[in-house]
Amino acid sequence: MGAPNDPRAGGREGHDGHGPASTSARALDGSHAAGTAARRRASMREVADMADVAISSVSRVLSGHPDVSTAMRERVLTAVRRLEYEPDFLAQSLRRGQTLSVGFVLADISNPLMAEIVLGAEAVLRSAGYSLLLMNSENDAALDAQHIRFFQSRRVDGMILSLASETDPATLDTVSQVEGPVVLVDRQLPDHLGASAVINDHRPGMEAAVEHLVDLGHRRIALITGSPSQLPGRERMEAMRAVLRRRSESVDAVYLPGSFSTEYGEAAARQALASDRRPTAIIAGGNQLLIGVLRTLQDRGLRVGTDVSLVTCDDVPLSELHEPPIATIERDTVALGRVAAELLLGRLIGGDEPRTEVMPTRFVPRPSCAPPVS
Amino acid sequence: MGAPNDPRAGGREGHDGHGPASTSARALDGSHAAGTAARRRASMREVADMADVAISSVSRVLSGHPDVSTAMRERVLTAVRRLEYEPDFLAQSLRRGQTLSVGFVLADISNPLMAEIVLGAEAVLRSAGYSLLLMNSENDAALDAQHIRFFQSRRVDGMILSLASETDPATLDTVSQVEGPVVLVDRQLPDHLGASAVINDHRPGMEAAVEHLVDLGHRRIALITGSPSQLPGRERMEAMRAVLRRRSESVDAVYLPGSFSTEYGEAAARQALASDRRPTAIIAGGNQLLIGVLRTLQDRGLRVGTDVSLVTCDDVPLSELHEPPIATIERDTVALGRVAAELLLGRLIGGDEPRTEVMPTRFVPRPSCAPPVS
DNA sequence: ACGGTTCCCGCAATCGTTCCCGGGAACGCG
DNA sequence: CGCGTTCCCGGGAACGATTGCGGGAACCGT
Repeated sequence: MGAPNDPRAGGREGHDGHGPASTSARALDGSHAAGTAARRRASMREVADMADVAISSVSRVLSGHPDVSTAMRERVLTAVRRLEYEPDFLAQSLRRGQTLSVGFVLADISNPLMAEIVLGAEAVLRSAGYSLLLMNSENDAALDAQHIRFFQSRRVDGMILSLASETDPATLDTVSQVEGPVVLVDRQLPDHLGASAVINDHRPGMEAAVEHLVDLGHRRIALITGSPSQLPGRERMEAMRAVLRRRSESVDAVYLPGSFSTEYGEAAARQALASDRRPTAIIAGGNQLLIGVLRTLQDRGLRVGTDVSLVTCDDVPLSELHEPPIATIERDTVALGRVAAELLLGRLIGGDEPRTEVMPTRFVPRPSCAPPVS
Repeated sequence: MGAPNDPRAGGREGHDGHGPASTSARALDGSHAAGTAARRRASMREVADMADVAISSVSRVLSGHPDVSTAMRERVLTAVRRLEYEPDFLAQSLRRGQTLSVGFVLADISNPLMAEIVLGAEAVLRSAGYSLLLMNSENDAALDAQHIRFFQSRRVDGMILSLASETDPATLDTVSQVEGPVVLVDRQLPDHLGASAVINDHRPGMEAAVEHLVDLGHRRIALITGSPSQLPGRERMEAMRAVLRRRSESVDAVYLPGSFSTEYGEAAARQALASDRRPTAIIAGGNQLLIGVLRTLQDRGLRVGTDVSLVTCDDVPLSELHEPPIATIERDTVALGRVAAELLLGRLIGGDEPRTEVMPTRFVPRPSCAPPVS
């Protein structure tokens, strides 16, 4: 569109192999060159003085404005080089009203799932000149809201959110106050909030998984997943229900929505297995839950695949390298982050409207699923 | 000399191309606080006008300056509340010369090791009011340098670095140019660069691991670890050498320093095992390397613990839940990040001197280590 | 009553940019 | 020669805060 936002026009870096010390460009400086650093960065004002032109001219040269003669450009650029001038980002931000930075709120960066999303997002943002601010909400809706406000006060240009709760009123209220564009990651909020979103369609993967288990003969299946106040938890339960509804076999389903923590995975698995008619297959809705489930199974001396069939969500090295390898409902998490960033940039730069992008999920069968022993 | 625009009191009629709606939200308009429309954020100027005091007084009230009467404070605070004023972070940053933000450069956030470090650092920084900017260098020294310069131009107050290389001249040069304090995470640079550091003492863990393997009877041990241009790689090799030197048994050591990627782990393991006198034990120097090693072992049909003993570094769920569980040289990575942030804050706020903090490593034996079959 | 404090408050100068405006110089044309 | 264009450039007002300085008013002591 009309606004090219490239702050660097003449700002060449050129840190060539000159003396590493001081480089105090001005001869009349009079400062102690002995100090290894502490050289205050030059301002546009100083460049203007050295080139003997007006500040505005320096600005024009550097921003590629047409009203600049060749002679002028020469003089300014020479001064810029000699002073090693580079524009002050803060002043530019203040003046232009944009910070070229986006805030990312997520539950916990140490979760590989989130980390990969961040990885994808950061790469895209970086290549567009944006930088990424990160805050962990520790799965606490109150912290979510707090961080969003914090980012807002920091004047980020946009935000990417992976909320702890889609229903918490305080969170919703806070989101609605946000000025810049917002992109949700695998979350859904009411349309009137005007947020973009990149979500996974969790149904195909989950449906295939359930079909697979039923085909193998399982008639009692437990689904341990995250909170129903988050999209993945809801959709997974719905998908499983849908399959069981349309299959003729009568299958006992045990739904155990809770949280995404290892502790909950452990507890939920324990609870499911303690039942008098214990499930012959368990679906764990996330890598953290999987860890908990595996601990419980190990604890009880139950072998994966033979005693209990197991499916997990989101591929991690553990699921592939486990013995036996664990069937997985997988998705491209890095792409999830990438698309989130692209949606955000689209609204930031391209002026796009809020939009929801849907990404696929696939079921990958592995030996952890086998016919139940009867 | 141009048209002198008459200094009419109150008439802030800037010829700055802003929307016509600017600055008109004063006096009579202030009642619609609940408008859903994009309500421009109030400035200190507007607060001052509403309270009918000088801007400087507003600033004094808000910053807790002593020269403020009770009446003044009242009026200002009322206006602040009515306008829902909150200070502009950018303007404050520009004026104060600090951004309350720190940059973190690391190889790859999707590595759980790094992610946990970031988790710890972010929590500490957050509680001090700082925010964290994140950039992935993808293990590329050139990107390291580039990101450091980028952060520098963004005027972060300090930086936390987990460099790809401790020896790359360009990186060193760039680090030496950094104005604010720098904290290294598990890396070491020449003292004259003035960087703080939090590092692990990798020797005790590694020494115990090697001792354990030798005690079990292993006489040919392979160490697959990262680049020797990074502290962990160097120290681990040294530690292993030290143990073998002081033990009377003659042990064949195969050192395979390379990188921390899964691909390298896979290749290095393949190479080690292809040897005519193949090692009976392998030490993998990181969670990514472990994955590669496990893939190769699986590929060759070698069972962990029985055919080949295995030790890994940095505990991850995989090592605990693997069958058999994998012995680990562990350390507290979250604490690593926490301490890094504390070191940085100490220099930022407390005015501390650069310092190096050393954290321990421990060896946790598990069934993946067993006597070699002879 | 008067000099000296103390207590507050406003003025105005920054911080480092961006960008609108007005105007000088050079040029073209009738 | 006068006038309209075009091309550049400098001046200066923002952006939104912080802060040193100066001075008016009240207060105090003698």
